[in-house]
Amino acid sequence: MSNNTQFSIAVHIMTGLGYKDGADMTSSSLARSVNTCPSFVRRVLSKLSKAGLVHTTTGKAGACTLAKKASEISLFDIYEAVDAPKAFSIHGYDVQKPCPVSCNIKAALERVLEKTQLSVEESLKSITLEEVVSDVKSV
Amino acid sequence: MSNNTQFSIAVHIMTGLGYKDGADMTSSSLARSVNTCPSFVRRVLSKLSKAGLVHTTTGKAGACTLAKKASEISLFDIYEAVDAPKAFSIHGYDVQKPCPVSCNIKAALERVLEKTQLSVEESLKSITLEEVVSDVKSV
DNA sequence: TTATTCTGTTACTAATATAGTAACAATATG
DNA sequence: CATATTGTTACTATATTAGTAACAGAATAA
Repeated sequence: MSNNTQFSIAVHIMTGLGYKDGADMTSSSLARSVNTCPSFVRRVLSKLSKAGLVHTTTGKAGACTLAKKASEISLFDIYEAVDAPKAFSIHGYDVQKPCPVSCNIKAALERVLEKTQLSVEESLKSITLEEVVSDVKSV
Repeated sequence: MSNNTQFSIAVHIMTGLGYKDGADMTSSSLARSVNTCPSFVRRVLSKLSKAGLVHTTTGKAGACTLAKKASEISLFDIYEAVDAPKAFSIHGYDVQKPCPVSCNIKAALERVLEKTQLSVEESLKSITLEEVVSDVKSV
């Protein structure tokens, strides 16, 4: 498996919750859909819950539902909630003092990659969970 | 160090080559700037060379230079050359047959994330190596 | 020709990040 | 009180990435 999959797992979970709108889902049933263990799903659910995207209840009849309408949740909300990594990150090598490139490259990269990161975020903001749910239902 | 740094290392190397326009640089001098070993730099240089972005010569006086003007190289060219990972990748869990979400989520994610990937690529295409070099020089 | 010094490549090790699992306290239900 | 859930922690396994060393092939210069 490659990198950054936590985001796609979170979208999978949210789509599962949105698919049966309002129906209670447990970490076990979601884990069956994703094909992983309930514990792993709960770790993701916990983040989504803290971000106010899902509502969870503990106890015997504990379950999860979407905290908002799928049309009011963007993929950017999910992206932020799970704290997924940036599109690009800058290398962490120490600066080599006498070299002007070494001294300035990180700041230059930051300025430039900020644009790219913003374009990613704009793109994610423009896609709602509802779109993904409908797409899954339409097949 | 986090993920995706290979791209930033490649940009660092290319900026080093562009900084002293036309001057010969070796993998050793570039490695000193980045702060890593020459072997690692050569691996990246090799990819950049195959992509036609740098020109290398072997032998005793071997060295590297940019193969084009910095103004004719975009960060997207570098991104492609080093085969950096996509902005988002989709999880690789097996499909759980009876679950419609599990069966369709990957295709839905692909359709949706293609938009995001394109916006990243457009953004990288709009930034030239020359801009990064000037930024480094201007400090 | 011979020694030198580069690149290009391979093979390997170390470090890091991520996924996967198990366990259990806290909680709510019936 | 027995049960079934979340939330969290601690830990292990796996995959990815960085780092290093070694060496063949190539070009230069003595």
